[in-house]
Amino acid sequence: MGITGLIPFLEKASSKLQLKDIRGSTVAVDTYCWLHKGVFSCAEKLARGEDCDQYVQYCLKYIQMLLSYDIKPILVFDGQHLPAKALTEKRRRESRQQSKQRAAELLRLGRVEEARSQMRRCVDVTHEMALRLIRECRNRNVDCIVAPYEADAQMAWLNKADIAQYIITEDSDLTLFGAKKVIFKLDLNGNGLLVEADKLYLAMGCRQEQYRFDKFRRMCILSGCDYLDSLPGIGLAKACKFMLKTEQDDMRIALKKIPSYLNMSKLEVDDDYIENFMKAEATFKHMFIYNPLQRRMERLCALEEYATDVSYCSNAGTLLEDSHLALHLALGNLNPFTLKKLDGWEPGKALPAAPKNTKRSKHKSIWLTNGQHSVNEQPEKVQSSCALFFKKVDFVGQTIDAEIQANERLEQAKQTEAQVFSMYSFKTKRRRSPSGGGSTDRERTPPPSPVQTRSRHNPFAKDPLLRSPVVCENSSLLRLLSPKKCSPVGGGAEETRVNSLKRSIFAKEQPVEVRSRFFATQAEQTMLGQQPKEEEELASSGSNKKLRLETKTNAFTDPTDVVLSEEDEKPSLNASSNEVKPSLEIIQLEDSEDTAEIGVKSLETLKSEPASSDTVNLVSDDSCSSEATLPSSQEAASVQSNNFLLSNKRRVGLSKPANTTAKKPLSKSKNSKFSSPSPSQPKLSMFGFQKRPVLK
DNA sequence: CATCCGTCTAGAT
DNA sequence: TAGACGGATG
Repeated sequence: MGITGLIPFLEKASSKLQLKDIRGSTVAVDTYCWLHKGVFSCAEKLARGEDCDQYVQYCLKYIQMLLSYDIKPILVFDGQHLPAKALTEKRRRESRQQSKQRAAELLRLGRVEEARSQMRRCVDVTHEMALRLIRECRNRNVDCIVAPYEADAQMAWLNKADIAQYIITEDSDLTLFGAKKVIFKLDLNGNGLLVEADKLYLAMGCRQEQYRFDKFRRMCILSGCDYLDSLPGIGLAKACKFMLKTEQDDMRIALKKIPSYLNMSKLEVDDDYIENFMKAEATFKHMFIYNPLQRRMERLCALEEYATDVSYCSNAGTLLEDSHLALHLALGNLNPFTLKKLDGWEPGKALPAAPKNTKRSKHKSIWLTNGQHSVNEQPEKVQSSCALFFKKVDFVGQTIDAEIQANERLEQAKQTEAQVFSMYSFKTKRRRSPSGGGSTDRERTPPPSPVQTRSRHNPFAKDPLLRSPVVCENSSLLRLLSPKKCSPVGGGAEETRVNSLKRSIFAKEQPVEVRSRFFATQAEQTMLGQQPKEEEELASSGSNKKLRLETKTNAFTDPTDVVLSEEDEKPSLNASSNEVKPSLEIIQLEDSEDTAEIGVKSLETLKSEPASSDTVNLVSDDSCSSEATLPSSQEAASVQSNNFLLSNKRRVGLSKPANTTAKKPLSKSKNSKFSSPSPSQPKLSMFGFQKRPVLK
C-alpha cells in the first residue's frame, strides 16, 4: 500500500545504491516483502496445504547476500494489526478465502491454469511461516524482531536510533515514519534505490530552509495514505503545493484553507476529515515499537516531542502491560494476533545443534544485553576488523568470511580489470554488435573503459585520490600485457618480464581474482611447463605474500586452470583437492576453489558467448550505480539508458555465475558438470552473483 | 495540467 | 498484491 506515486515523486531525493557501498552497516529489513515474493514460487503447494519452505530459502538468499557484503541484517516482521487496518485485513482474508474456493472449483472443472492463478491469490504469509524463517535466522545468528504493530514504525525507530543505518523495504510509508535512509527495489544483485530523508526537500521542490519534515509527512497524508483517504482531486502534486504555500503549523486551521489555496472552491474539508488527519499524523509519529535494548515497548516518538494529545493516538496501538509478553512477541515466540505461544526461544540460549552447512554471522545481536555472549560465540577468535564470525562446519565449504572476502575480491577484480581494459581501450577499436548475438568471435576487443567513464559516475572507479598508484600508463607495458602482442609459448625472458610486471601490478592491489580472456589466453600459451621456475622466482620476491603462478592440471572444479594465486602463507586448497580434466582456463588470484569457480570459464564458453555478456555489462553497471547524486542524476540516468540499450541486461561485472557453464549444452564439454554447484559447494549465486543465462 | 481509473504484469522456479 | 502505465476526465 503506502502512498500512491510516492517513489517516483521522490526521484530527486533518491539515488542508485549498491550494497557494496554500505559495507559494514546494519540494515533493517521489511521481511514480509521478501516472504511475499518468496511465497509466489510455492503458492500452489501452500494453497494445497503441502509443506514447503521455498519462501524461507528465498529470504535466506537475500540474507546470505547481505552477509556476504558484511552487512548486518535485522529482520523485522509485522505484529498485530492496527484497529485502523482491521477492516482492510478482514477484506483481504475474505478475498483470499474466495480465491481458494474458486481455485478448488476450477480444479474440479479441470481448468488447471485458471486454478493456479487463483491459488496464487489465496496464499497468505502467516506468522507460522515467518517463524520458520525466524528459526533459520536464529541458527545463523541473524537478528529478528517482531514489531508490536507495523514493521514500518519498528524499522523507522531502528533507523532513527542508529541501530540500523538503512532500511530495506518496498513500502513507501517508511519515509513517513521518519526513516532516514530507505532502500527500495533491492534485487539479488545488490542493486537498489536509496531514498534519503535529508534530501526530501529536493523532491518537494523547495529550499532547505523552507522545508520541515512535518511538511513532507503532511503532504503525504493529504495525498492519501493507509490511515486516511485523500480528499477528492488531491494527489501528491497538489498536496505538495499546498504544504509549501501554507505557513500555518496548526493543521486544524491550515486544512480549512485548502480549497482557497488550491482554487478548488467545490472542495469541502469537514471536521471529520480534520480529526482523521490529526489521527493519521499521530499514528505515523507515535505508533508503538519495541525497544530491544531497553526491552520495552515505546512510542516511535514520545508524545511530549510533539505535544500530541493522546486522544489522537487511537490508531497508534496500545501498550502491552505484560512486559514478558511484549518481549516474547518481539522475539517471535508468540502469534501476534492470538498471543498464543509458538516457541520459547530466548536470546543467548543455546540452540539445538545447528544444522550442517549453516553459517553463523558474528554480528552482535540486538538482543544481547551488555556482557552477554552468544552461546556459540568464541571470543578468542573474534577479529575486530571483521564483523562476521564463522563456524567452520564443512572443511570444503565456504564460510561467510570467505564469502565476504570473495565478494570483495570480485569487486577489486572489477576495478583491476577495468583498469586493464582502460589500457587496451585506447589502442583498440571497439567492435560490438548491438544485439550481441550470434557472434562467436573470441578475440573481440574489450569494452570501453569504465575508468574513462569515471567522471560520469563510475562507481567501480576509486576516488582518484584513494586509488592505488596507477600501475601502468606506459605503452610498452601495455604492449607487454597484451596477450596478443606477447610472445607465444616459451617466451623465455620476455615472458618472465611480463609476469613480473603483472605481479607488480597485482601485488599492489588487494588479493584479486581476475577472469580475463586475455590473460587466460596468454597464460595458457606462455605458462605451460613453466611452473617450477615461476614458483621459485615468485617465492623469492620480497613481498610478505607469496605469489604463485601455477598451472593446475586438476582443479577441484575445473581443470587446467592457469592460476595466478596470491596466498597468505597457507597451502592452497586447490593444490590438494584437484582432479584431472583439461580444457578450461582461468586466471585466479586466490586460494580457494570456491572462488576459483566463480572465475572459471571454459574457453569454449568464451568462444560461444556474445561479447557483451560480461564486458559490456561491466560498464553498464558502472553507470547504474549509486554515485549518481542529485545534481547529476539526470546525466547518470542518460548514461544508464545508453548502456541499457547496449547491454539490455544488467549483470554484476565479472561475477559470472558458474551456472552459466552448466547451462551450456552438455555436448559443449563434459567439464560443464564440474562447474555446476555440487552439494559440497555453497551456491555462489546467493551472494549476488547473477545467475541468469548469458545474453543471447 | 494533475488526478483518476482501469488494465497489465512482475513477483519465483 | 501492488506498482506501472496509458488514456480519460475535470
